[in-house]
Amino acid sequence: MSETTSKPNAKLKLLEAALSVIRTKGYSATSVDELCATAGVTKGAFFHHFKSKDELGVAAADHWSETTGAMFAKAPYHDHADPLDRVLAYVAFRKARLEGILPEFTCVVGTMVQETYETSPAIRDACDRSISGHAATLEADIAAAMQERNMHPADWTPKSLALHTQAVLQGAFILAKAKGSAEIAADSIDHLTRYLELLFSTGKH
Amino acid sequence: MSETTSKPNAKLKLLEAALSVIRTKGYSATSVDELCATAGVTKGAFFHHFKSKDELGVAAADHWSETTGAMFAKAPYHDHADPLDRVLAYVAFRKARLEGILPEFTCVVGTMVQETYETSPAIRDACDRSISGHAATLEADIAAAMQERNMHPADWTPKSLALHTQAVLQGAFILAKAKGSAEIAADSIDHLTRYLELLFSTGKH
DNA sequence: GACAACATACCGACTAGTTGGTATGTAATG
DNA sequence: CATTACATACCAACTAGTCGGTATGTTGTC
Repeated sequence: MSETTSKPNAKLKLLEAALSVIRTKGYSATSVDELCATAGVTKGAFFHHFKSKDELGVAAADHWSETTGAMFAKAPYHDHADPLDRVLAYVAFRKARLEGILPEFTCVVGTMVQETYETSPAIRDACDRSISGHAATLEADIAAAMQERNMHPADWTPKSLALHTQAVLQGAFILAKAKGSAEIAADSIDHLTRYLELLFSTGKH
Repeated sequence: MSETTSKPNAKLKLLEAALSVIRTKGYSATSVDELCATAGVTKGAFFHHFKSKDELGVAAADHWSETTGAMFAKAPYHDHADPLDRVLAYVAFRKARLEGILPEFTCVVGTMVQETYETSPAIRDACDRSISGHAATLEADIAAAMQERNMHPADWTPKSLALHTQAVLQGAFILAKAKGSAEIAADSIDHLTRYLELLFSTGKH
């Protein structure tokens, strides 16, 4: 509570700084010095908490998983009684978050993995964990919606559909960055919603 | 103002090197020295042809547009008589290209724009030109397919659907990089095909 | 409860190497 | 002879990472 008796918050400040800086300029272009300056800590603190820049990359991805995971867990889209409604509400929730400036709603791990998938297996794995873990939270609802409609598709699974939603979101972010506007991302998310509605309306009746 | 003269050997070699190196490690992590080494030229040659690294980034994106543009223009998916078949064949063509190692089939401009959209407007614009220009080649076929079926949707356009296909592809690349395998990208492209089929099978009501 | 022994959190100057970029040269071509 | 197309040498700024040091706990012993 006092300013001098600081809890071990340098690590947290560095992780928060990492998320915000990496989201705007990418992982490689983010220097340790800039991270320290943004977090308001020194280099000594940085290398006390992280053995290397790559280790911070992994920790940042994990931190991202935790904070966004908690955020999505608390989100209201889970409240719908029907599982398909929950999935559609999730997508609508993602669309609604496309407000404010670009770096604030895009995905850190999607950005990071593009730069590190060949050069840092540890970071790549952490990004995969984050994306796949988040996608997994949709699987149960998708499976339930399929079961309700007695759907047994031969060519796709709840998992592949859950991952597809993430692919659309990640792709929408890229287009939004290229165009400098979230509008196109919203359109793409609308197409995803339309796909889900069509897919689940073809049921057996 | 034509540049197809003499033997711009070093310039072309640098552009080819840029595409291959940037695709694997990203734009920021790619140094001018490494580019020169890969291309087999010296730094003098680099800065003779490009005023800065950023200018090479723009030129690389443009070069990417040209080479892939020519490649897609010649591809056999245009041969189908029905416009919807052409669109579906395009998507199938993209899926078929998911062979070999990851850096060989992913998209340079999708990678580059994530790192530069906030720091280099010129590169971002070049990437946007590349993606949007490629998407535009699909618009006519989509529009024709819609007209054949007398479709007049209130909430989407040929353009937004064309861009959506690109979003799915870009997102599929990200997932493939995260997972270290193209399998998931193929699944996502299958979902895109399914969407197109459902969308155009609903015809008029 | 006094005090030593140790641990954690952090500081910031320093280094060895890399970065994008420049200045100046030369060999070929037209 | 002028322009183009490179090559070589070099630099100031920046890079990730190191290292000796300090301030503040925490824990065990008597």
